Amino acid sequence: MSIIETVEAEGSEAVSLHQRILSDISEKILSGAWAPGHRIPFEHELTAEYKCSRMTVNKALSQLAKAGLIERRRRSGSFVRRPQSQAAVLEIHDIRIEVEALGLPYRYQRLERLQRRSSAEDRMLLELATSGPVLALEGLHFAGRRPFAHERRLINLAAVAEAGEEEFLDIAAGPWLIGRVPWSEAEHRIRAIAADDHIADALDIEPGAPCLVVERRTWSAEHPVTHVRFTYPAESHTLVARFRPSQG
Amino acid sequence: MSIIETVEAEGSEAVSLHQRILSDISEKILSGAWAPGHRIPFEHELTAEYKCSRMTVNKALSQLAKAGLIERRRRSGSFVRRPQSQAAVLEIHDIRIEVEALGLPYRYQRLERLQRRSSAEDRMLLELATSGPVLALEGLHFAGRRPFAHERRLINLAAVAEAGEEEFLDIAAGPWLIGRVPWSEAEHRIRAIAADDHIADALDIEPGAPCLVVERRTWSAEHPVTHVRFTYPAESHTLVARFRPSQG
DNA sequence: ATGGCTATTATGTATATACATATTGAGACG
DNA sequence: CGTCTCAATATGTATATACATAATAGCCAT
Repeated sequence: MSIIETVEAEGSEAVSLHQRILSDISEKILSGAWAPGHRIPFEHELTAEYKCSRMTVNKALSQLAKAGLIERRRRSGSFVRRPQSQAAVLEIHDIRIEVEALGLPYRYQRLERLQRRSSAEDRMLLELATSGPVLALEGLHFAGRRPFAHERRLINLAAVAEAGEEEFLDIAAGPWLIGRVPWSEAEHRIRAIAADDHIADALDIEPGAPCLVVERRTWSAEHPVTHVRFTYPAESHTLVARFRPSQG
Repeated sequence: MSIIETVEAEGSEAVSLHQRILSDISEKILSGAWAPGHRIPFEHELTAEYKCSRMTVNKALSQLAKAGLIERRRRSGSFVRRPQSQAAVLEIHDIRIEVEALGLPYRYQRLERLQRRSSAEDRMLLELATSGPVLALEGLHFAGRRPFAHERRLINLAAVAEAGEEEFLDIAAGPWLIGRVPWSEAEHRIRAIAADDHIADALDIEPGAPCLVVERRTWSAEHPVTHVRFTYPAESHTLVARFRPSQG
């Protein structure tokens, strides 16, 4: 009897063998058919099963290993890993996109613009070692007539000198920076706060009302570029993060 | 002359060629040396530069393409992509781990446990099509003597029948579920709320105080498994998400 | 028994090769 | 002048092969 009959599963539209091996195995793991700790077949066994070379199998398994689904041990084989910590991919979009996705007209309005030597607080926010020129901005993002988010931003002018010439009157610094400065790393901090008087006034909500705060620090090739703090009124905003075990 | 001189660059600790190509190119892109739109050298050029086979170069470039740093076009070459939307990886740990990382003793305490047929609300939360048995749990996570987080959970007993036999008196359902049920997909929603009387009472904070809410829905092989809502007092909790352009 | 040596085994990395496929550019032709 | 065809080109996928490396199992000598 033939071990495999290359069954052309209905609906299979010319996926590569490599993809097929990958999804077959992911499926077995995620469905629970192969529990954590289970030893998955050796490369040479899969080679026989899929009638392909070891390189092809190896590529698929290496990918699964990098994705964290399996763990490979020399001489012993490959094993299904137990889920570690929940890792979710959080997409943080441009606020304009978010607002327009709601079908509302978007507008940005600058509240303040200040160029100065970095204060101690600035340096802490930017994780800057030495003092230097920074640009401090404050502005509001509107969805229709209502304030959608408040933005408070610091830009390290040592890293982005051209920003010093920009007014940022009705364009937000975010989109301006993207495309101009390649960013290599970013850190987000997400938390809840009670609106202080200043924020409450800007967002037209009650002082003390809960707000979602997203802070982002961005580096480009080791240099701090910008620190920004978005404050959203609680009702207006939910962040959605999805986890789907990576595979191909 | 020798075709290859295996130059052991100082500080290079036996990384594979593949890794070296990968990090070289990432570095060029992330430092801005190669701006978005820039055409990176053809495979055969890199082959010459690194004195290696096309397969090795190809593997590295394919990986960069999957990571989203470059875009590959047949006949035209490979190009640096412009940054799309900010995607951050959010790690959501077990609460016990978080608490213990703070150096505080951890404790879980059940507040309520109720087994019932799913209500309309339950079905909405679980995204369940048909009615069936569910387990509703409510509990508190303590850091030392202070409440650290409030948990409200629904478990779909059709998917995890054994959960019906568990009391969950002093162990949280999260760790119990992990390891028992392989989960293939999860969705997180993060937002800020004002504490209602019930939450305020449980967490020992003022009604109306801002809280961070993390909701998670989990599926295993298409079947809804559980929906959980964690509520953290604002002071106690900040989510940190990091983006680092994936590479090897 | 205990320690150390060796052969075996599975994975890790790289090569040369082959053919498929999408896209483009140039030249032929109406 | 448009468009049609064909060859050239860069990437996509797969193969067979080779040698390196890490871990283990078994054996042997002390």
